[in-house]
Amino acid sequence: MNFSKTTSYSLSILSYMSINEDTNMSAKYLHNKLSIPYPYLRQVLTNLTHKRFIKSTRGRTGGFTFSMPKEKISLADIIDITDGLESLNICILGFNKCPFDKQCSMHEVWEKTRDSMIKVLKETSLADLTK
Amino acid sequence: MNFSKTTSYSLSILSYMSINEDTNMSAKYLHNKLSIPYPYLRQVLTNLTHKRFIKSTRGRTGGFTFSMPKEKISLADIIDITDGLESLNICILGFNKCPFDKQCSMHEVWEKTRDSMIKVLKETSLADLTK
DNA sequence: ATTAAATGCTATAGACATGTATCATTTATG
DNA sequence: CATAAATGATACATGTCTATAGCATTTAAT
Repeated sequence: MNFSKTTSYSLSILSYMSINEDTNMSAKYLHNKLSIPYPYLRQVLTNLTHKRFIKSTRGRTGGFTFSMPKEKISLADIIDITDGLESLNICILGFNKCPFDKQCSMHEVWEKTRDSMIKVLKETSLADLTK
Repeated sequence: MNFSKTTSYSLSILSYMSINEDTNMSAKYLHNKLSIPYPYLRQVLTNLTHKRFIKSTRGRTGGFTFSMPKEKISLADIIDITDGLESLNICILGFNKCPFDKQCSMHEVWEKTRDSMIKVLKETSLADLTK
């Protein structure tokens, strides 16, 4: 009943990096700071690089920096490249189709909850998160 | 970003059974009605029996019936024996501990959302679900 | 009695997310 | 130039949820 580890790690990484936006951070450094398993962290960083949120520099003093302003990255953007936002567009009770003729009583409640959550996720940027 | 299949199946089964509360239903019958994989359905029924929501009768005309009034079974009760309600008592972003000194901006939003969801889940009984 | 149809129980398989390991390539430093 | 330290890429291992399979036991119907 939450997002995946990959999403969580991605959020942690980008959140942490956004605190010192222009600082080049290596995987090793982030590993020490965030306690994310090193090889997994590497994978996530690779993914975030491919998805153009950050850019990498190789070699001895290599690492990662943002490739776009943190104000322009919303939580929804990040979730979208990991779990996918559509992971919210489903029945909270996990029904493919509502097993009742009429929608069940959770339907409306969850629909509202979900809409408001998505709204917040879209409106909240990495910059907001650390304010 | 939803509850597990086991929870979903449990809810489907009990919801469907609650429509005809006093009817004995076999696993085969429920399988045909709900399109849940038969062996998995069997497992879930066994679990629901162990947890005393329903009781089983064996033999040729065996099956399952409620062992308590459907008004007394809340959605929260069901989730509690599958995923566990505590699966909601976590940070939506998946952080074990908030990586920020102060709680992040999602913290309060999710806390409120979660509380209201739990409230609904606790207040909604199987009887309500099919009204 | 015998058979059919149901649950009780439990072991095994599959799929997917999570986590690990390894080698190649790049670049700064001495 | 040699080395150290970083990323690139990819294969492999583990764990957990989901799904399947099989046999034993119980009971109704013939």
